[in-house]
Amino acid sequence: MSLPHAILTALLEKPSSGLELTRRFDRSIGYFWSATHQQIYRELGKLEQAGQIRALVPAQPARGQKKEYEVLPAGREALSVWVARPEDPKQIRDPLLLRMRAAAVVGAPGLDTELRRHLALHRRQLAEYLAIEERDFPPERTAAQDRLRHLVLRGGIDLENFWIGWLTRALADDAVPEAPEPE
Amino acid sequence: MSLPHAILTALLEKPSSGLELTRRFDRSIGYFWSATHQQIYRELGKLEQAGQIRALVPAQPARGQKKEYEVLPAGREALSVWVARPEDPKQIRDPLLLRMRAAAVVGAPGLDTELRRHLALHRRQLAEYLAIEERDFPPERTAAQDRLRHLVLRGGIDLENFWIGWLTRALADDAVPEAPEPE
DNA sequence: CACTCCATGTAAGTCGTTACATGATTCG
DNA sequence: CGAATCATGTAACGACTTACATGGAGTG
Repeated sequence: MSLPHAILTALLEKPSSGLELTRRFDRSIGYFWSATHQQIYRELGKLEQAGQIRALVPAQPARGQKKEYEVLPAGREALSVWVARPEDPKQIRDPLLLRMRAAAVVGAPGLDTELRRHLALHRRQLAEYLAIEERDFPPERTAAQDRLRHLVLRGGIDLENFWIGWLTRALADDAVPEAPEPE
Repeated sequence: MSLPHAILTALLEKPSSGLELTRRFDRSIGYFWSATHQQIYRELGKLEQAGQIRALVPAQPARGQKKEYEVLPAGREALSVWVARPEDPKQIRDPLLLRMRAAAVVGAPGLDTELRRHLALHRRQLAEYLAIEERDFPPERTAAQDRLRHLVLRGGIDLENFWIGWLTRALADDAVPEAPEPE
């Protein structure tokens, strides 16, 4: 039930077309809620049907025509309700942790290589977040909105730091079977 | 594509019936890959069809009859292949972070209460993990299997610590609205 | 024998992924 | 005008969720 609310949030921040939304989901919003353009178009259709958003430039129902959406009062209301509703944290579901557990049973030559690869990916992601932080959240600005968005970004940063720490430790612990040396 | 491999791992650790698997997915395995009993029964059917597991006590195809499954060589092989295959980390997808972002747009009276609730839940989960660590991983035992499984548990522990740290900071930062905000 | 719990399963619907289709626009 | 790119959309499938159905076994 999160995708429609992610879209409403994005549209409130800035009215957009489907493709623009897709692009934004590849950047800021997508850093904590990803979605493909097919999901987005389908959901836009549902939200329009439900009277929570509406398309500007309504005249042309043509196929390749750009359609910009904006949020209606009903949509803003629905989003407010969702934000206020308690929701328990989801169970963890991580394929890498699962693979380690499986490796404890069937063995895993080369798993250390995979861990190093993940470590590099997380370091890159962390660097990207830190660059965004430096660009968007200089120390002096402290509007409430900014602080909330900064907190969300800090969440991403902390998560990457968790992975980097855990992977580093895993590799140092020497518990992970090593890959055969390449020639 | 992770669920069948989670089941194979669980069955290799100990042959079980569907309901026993469900229970184990509520405990150890489920700490990093959760699944409902419907998912598990369906997947058990597929795995049996595919010749990767087989049911013991085969005579009775009765409905309420307990069926114990064990992994066949083909299943073990399939699991080994999966463990060795590279797979990129998934994008973050967290409803709480999304709600915070939405709160930056529509406001969120009482969000701090929700954060405190999450904080308590994560502290409880952490305590549970630490109890398991103390019970299952005393300092002296260092078999390779144990170290891998310990690493996985450390992953869970570190993740809970991430949430506790982030939530604590969020509450301390005073960026989270405690009362309705005008727009 | 009614009740409860154990155990397996069906059904329906939503969400997410992958592949592909089609019209509109721009630019050499 | 031909090709690339922009933009929206269809189709199909698999994963996940929720609600419910059915049979078996033990117990008062």
